[in-house]
Amino acid sequence: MLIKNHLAELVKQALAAAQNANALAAFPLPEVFVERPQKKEWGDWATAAPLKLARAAKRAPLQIAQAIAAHIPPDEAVAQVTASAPGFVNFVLSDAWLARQVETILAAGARFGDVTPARHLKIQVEYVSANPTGPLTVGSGRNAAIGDTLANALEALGHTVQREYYVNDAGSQVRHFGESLFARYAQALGKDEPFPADGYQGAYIVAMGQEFARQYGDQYWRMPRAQAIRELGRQGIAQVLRANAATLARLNVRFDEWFSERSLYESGLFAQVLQKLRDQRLVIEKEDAVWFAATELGLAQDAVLVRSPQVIAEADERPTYLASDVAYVWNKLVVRGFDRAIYVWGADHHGDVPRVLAAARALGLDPARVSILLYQFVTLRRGGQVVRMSKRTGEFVTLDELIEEVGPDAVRFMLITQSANATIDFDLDVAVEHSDENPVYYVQYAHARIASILKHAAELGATSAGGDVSLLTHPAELELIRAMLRLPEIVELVATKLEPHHLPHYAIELAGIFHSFYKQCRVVSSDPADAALTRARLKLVQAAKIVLARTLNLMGVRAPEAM
RNA sequence: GCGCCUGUAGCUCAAGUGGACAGAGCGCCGGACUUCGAAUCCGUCGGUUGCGAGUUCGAGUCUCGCCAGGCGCGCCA
Repeated sequence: MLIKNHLAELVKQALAAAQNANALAAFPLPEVFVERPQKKEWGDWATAAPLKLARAAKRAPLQIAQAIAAHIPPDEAVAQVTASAPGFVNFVLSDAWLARQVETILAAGARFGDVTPARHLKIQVEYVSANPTGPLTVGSGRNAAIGDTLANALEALGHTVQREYYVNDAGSQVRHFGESLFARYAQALGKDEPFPADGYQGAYIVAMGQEFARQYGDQYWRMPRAQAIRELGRQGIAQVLRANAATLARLNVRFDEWFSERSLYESGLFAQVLQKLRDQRLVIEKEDAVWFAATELGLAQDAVLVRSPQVIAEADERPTYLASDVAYVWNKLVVRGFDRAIYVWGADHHGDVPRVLAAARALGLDPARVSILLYQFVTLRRGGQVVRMSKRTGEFVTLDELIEEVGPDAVRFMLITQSANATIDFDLDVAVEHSDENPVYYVQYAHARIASILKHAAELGATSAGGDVSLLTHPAELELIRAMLRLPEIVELVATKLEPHHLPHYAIELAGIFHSFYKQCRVVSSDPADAALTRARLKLVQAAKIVLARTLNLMGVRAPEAM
């Protein structure tokens, strides 16, 4: 159990005890929250419960605080409880208890940081899901870093997590891409084939066209045009997906499932779901198209599910993205039975959120099971100039290039350091020049430093065996232990609020506290009189190594032994 | 015009549910290596939380109105 929950429990017990002793009037016990005070002088933990209870208890907050403090039961973890104005109860943790937590961390090992959830859930996190029509952009990198870190945190919280990439391989997507690829392929064969006006301009398509021409000769040129476009499109998409999977793997991002949008139609699922909406009288046929009657559910306008034949002739290209989304949410929550579906979307899709949630509700699904996490855009600067990015025009810095320039660990770290709600304005020149000052190296350095200490100790024959952690009483040692104990809280915070940015901030803080400890406390001493303390401190730094490594791993960042 | 996000130290950003004197890093300036990694540490300076009202014991946080920036608002994907 997290110490903060334990303390909250003590506060509740104290409230009840104070009421029994007639020190407080009877009132229903509220939910009690314990929080970290901003200043060290206010102890390790504090609760503002007295301030909130003043009205119900009809007493001055400070008096309530005093009553609570007087009735807190004795506890091995708590050294001191005080009431302070205007109405806080402050807790100071026991040094001995803190020191003992080093053993707890060592015993937990690589699993330290795990938290037992209130309820075990089967959760799907769907992320990246970039159109398979070209290389991944830096924006997709942000999506990947956010989604993967969230998935890691949810797993640490004990949930069963499935990581999914939704492949937009349906409809006119494949044709558009195929037409561009076909043109480049034909041109590579020396044919006079015009490039489509709205085609994908990137140089990568030219290269792919040349590769197909080299590999298959004029095989596709001789078959019926529409068939060639379709087949080239599908092959090209498969190829792009393989390349993108490799890019993501460089960032330590891997998926359990690459889910095909097309399969939603081929399995007949969309037809079934459309019928369910019809049964709810939420489907309207007008202007030759099929509409979702979103206005019936309070939205501003209706939305097309299936386009009219006048707009697009081919039947399999007529369903819209919304059509897929509606079938997909049903697939997630009903067909595959996930308790919760988490989507990570770029902010440009925020207008789609209400429609998907409305559709889920219309299908009788609890919209609380769906979380759509939006992240703002990444803008890149080079030489002070904003690098404009568009997959259509083929002008962009690819995620691969960014990884090449900055390094995978720094990329992952920097893409989750800021809250998803904030745009990232990233200057490539600065990142490359100051890469040594990148916070990720600060954190990794702490880990490598510990590895080096342990190596040094091993060379001298010093071990932690039989180390007595009760010798850990130096303020810097206790500060380090306090910091390590925060990891489970951070995991819980990240996973419940879907805010991965707390993790890198915590990592920086933990590393800083370790570095400070290192400066103040020598771990491996050559003085035989210090042998016992050396053993205890070796335990402490082993624990610190475990916590740093886990923190980095949760972010998909390596924890190097040397650097 | 409407909707969503953002505005906090010179710069980049934090700040669980409304809590105590709003915190870090970078940069600037000044210190610290004859035993474990100086990619480090210690210290100084730095604020009308975009502006103005409101709600209440208390607001960076909630409400309303302005200002500025980003993103949306198609039978596009």
